[in-house]
Amino acid sequence: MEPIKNKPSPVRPKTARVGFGVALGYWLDALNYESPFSNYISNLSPIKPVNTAHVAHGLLGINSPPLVFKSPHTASDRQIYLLRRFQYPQISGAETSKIDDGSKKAVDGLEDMGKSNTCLTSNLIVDAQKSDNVNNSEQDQPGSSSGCVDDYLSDPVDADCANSVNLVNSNVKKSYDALQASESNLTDLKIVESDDINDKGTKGEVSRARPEQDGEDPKEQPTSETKMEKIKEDGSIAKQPSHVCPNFGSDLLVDHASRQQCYTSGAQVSQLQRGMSRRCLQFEQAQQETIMDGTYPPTPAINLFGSISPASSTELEILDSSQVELTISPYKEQTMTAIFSADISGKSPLAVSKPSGIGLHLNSIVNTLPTGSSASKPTMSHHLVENKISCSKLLNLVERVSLTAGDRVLQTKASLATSPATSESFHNMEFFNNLQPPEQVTPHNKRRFSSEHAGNFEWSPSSPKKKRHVYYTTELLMISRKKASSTVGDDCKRCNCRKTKCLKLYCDCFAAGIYCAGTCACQGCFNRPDYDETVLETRQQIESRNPLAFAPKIVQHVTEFQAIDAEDLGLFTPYSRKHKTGCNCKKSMCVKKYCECYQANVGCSNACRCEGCRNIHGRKEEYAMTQEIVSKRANEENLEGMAGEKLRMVANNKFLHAELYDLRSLTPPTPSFEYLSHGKDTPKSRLLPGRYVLSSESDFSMLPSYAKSSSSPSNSHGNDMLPNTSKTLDIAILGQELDYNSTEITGQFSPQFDGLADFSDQTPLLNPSSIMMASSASSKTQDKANDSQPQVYPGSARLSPGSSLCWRSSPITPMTRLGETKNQAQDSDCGLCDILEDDTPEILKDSSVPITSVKSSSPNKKRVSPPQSHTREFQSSSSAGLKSGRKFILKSVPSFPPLTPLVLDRLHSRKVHMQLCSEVLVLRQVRTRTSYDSQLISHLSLESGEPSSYDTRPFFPPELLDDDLDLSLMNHFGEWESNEDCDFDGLRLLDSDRCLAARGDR
DNA sequence: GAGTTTGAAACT
DNA sequence: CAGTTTCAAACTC
Ligand SMILES: [Zn+2]
Ligand SMILES: [Zn+2]
Ligand SMILES: [Zn+2]
Ligand SMILES: [Zn+2]
Ligand SMILES: [Zn+2]
Ligand SMILES: [Zn+2]
Repeated sequence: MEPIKNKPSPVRPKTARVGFGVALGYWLDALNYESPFSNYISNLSPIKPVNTAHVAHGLLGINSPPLVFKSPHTASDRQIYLLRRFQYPQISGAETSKIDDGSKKAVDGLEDMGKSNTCLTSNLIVDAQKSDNVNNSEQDQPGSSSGCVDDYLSDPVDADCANSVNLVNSNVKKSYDALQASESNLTDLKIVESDDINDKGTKGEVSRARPEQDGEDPKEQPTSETKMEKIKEDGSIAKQPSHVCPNFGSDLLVDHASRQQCYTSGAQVSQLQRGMSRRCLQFEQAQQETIMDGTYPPTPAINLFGSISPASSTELEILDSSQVELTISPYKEQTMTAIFSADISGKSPLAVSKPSGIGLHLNSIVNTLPTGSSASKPTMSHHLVENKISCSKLLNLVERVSLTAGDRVLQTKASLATSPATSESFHNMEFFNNLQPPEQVTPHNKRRFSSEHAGNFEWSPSSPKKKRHVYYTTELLMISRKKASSTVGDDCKRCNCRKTKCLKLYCDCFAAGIYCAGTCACQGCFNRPDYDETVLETRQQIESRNPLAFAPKIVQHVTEFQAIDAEDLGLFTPYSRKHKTGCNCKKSMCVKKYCECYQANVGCSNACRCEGCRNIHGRKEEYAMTQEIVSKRANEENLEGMAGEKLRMVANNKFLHAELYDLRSLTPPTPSFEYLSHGKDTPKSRLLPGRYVLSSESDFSMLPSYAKSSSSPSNSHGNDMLPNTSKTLDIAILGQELDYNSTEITGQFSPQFDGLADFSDQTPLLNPSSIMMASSASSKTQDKANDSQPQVYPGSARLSPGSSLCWRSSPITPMTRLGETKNQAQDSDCGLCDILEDDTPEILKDSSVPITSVKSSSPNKKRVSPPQSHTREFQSSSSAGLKSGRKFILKSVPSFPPLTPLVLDRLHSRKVHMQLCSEVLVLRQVRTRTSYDSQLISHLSLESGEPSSYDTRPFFPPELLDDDLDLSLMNHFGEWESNEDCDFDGLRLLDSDRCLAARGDR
């Protein structure tokens, strides 16, 4: 060990705690057209910083609103409800929360749902319970009225926004609780876990209550801070509690965890503004499970992640996909999270829906992005958090959240860290050395589903104790088909680090921005909530070196002109996702998971330096061709919609490139399809965890401001990304990669969400960020509860803030790809397909639209709902088929925090960009699929900066601005991932050959 | 489960 | 930035 060191004590106890909750966001896809919104729920974030000073810090200090990306999830309506309820309550909240009511409600809803629902419900219930407990101890969550739910439902978005993160968090918690409860019902174990999580999550107080986790030491769990302190004192860290396996634990769990942990810093901060983003990556699964898709296409899966919400005023985020997933089981109904689905997908039919199958790994990981920013500039920095949810197998999702705000706490530290020296110091091994990790335990935690019966779907994992259970259940349900879930257990696991203490990027958990959970088999792990400080510091150091280190690796890339035209935007749809930095495979021919491209289910691109590429998702050579085609089409198709104009505007401004992160991975509705298709899960690919989520570029852009000051690294990434032609957009995809099982996201993000907005109607969409947040929040809780869910680091959140902003922006949903459409039919998998089918272009347009709208309108929080009309128009114009339902909602992101001065300047210069940035547009598309009942919703959110918001956010560094504009778009495809391949292929190839081929391969 | 292979991350 | 080492996952058996 050599830890890094220098840094002072690694271990600090976390202070925090914060309780933030995490916000949960979800997207619901709507299965039904009808409820578009429902789908999405944002998450919650907790935030409330209640307690701690931290919060204050965070808030104050950082302003930047973090963006969080969240992955939208799709959830069934019911699920959504539940979630909302939960959230709302909190929101309304007060703090106290009576979760009970909410929980009950939730529960009820769940029951309604049906088996699948049951699972979810159970989970929810559980959560509620926990919450109760928590409440006692924690109160962060306000528990506001339970009743809230209804309200929430009604206006999710608004409320969310208004309320601010905190509310969200509370909601989340509730939901979380509920989930747990539900789990309990379903599975005994789960409950326990969840409890643990909650405990943990909730600030330390709670933790006690919680049972111990399997592996972990209960002792340690105690509140973070205290623990941390103790540890430090002891000198030995040894105690670190293990975390539980995060498994994917349900998202909810995750959220909780996140919240809790969130970190503290995050929480606190988060509330302020963090944004989180999440992603889910499906990678592999999709492929495998394609079959699944067929079966259930409709399902639910929808996921969506989407999200990102920028949060405008509040950012929030949302939830994790995971949660969503859980909830959902039923297909049609909206599933909460796509992510889960993914996991599940593999197995159960239900799963199918979700994406779980999708190849996603549900694990969502949260990453913070941050780029350097976070540390140094809290404000600016964004972190993305990724959550990995899938438990085992299921899917991996990665989520990242970018938090902006959160970091304040971090900042503080950051200051330390920030200083170059510090960072360096970090490097020092000393630091590491100093850290003495406790032993972790845990490995076994993995859950298995041993049995799961199906009864309802359910499976309970054999060992339910862990948090994940919940997750499992859901998954199980979903997955049931899949093999037994037994495998799942595996998923649960996340890392097996022996020498890095889980503080280097070698660790998937760390890389994904999530805390290790019980499922991890790591040794000497410091990547736990208890050591949050250490984690954050380390992150900062790493970011200082490479701002993009935690940025999503998978991004969508849009060519310039595509971008330019609004339509193009839509067009870009065809966005091709690609690995930001490309792979460097020499021997695997990109046909094995050794290849990150392959693992992420993306084809190789011009960025790849692979030799003998045979990537089934698209060979490197193909990539170029595809792009050309796409571009052509785009041009042809360009519509002039508002979006187009806006885009143009942007372009003019210099919007050369933007990277968008896909939310899909997280959970886009469409994606759900993918999930289905992929069905399998892929559990885990290695992760590409968080990184993937965001495209670095965007991140950069975002970050830069933060980081920028500190360093310019961001630029680089931008460069990398963009390089292509002059202008490209890359979108980070949230969902991608991480498969982690359910990881929990650390709370880091916590932050806030902005509103969750629903996509549907009024609400805008969730911001991914919000989602992320939620997820993160959940994650924390999870941790506490169990490990299952990944917790996001609070700090990370911080980091991201700046970047996060970017992320938030986009959710695009569906990107359509030309090819995809074709394939889609075939592939149920591809979420996109749906959209694509009809008209990809249109979709694109839509997406574009939102953007435009964004600009125009609302700067901050406000959502711009306007879109509808526009969107509608587009839709109509665009696609006949798909469009049916799409709605676009724009949301503006609030700028929570003040932006850094720099930012502002920049902003001014590029109002356009800024606007875009600041505002988040959300598009939802609701569609009916031909085959599927489900609706797809696509969100597109852009963050724009309004002035105010700008302030908060980081934006692009001037430099970047000039040349490039980064937009982060989140797609909520959630499930895409698995399908993605196909989709992408299709898009790229136009030919669809790939898709076919891919399928065949699979 | 042990051992090998692999390519990213870390380090020089 | 290139070259080397380290690392943990992916893969193989
Ligand atoms: Zn690890
Ligand atoms: Zn781990
Ligand atoms: Zn670990
Ligand atoms: Zn490769
Ligand atoms: Zn590649
Ligand atoms: Zn390749």
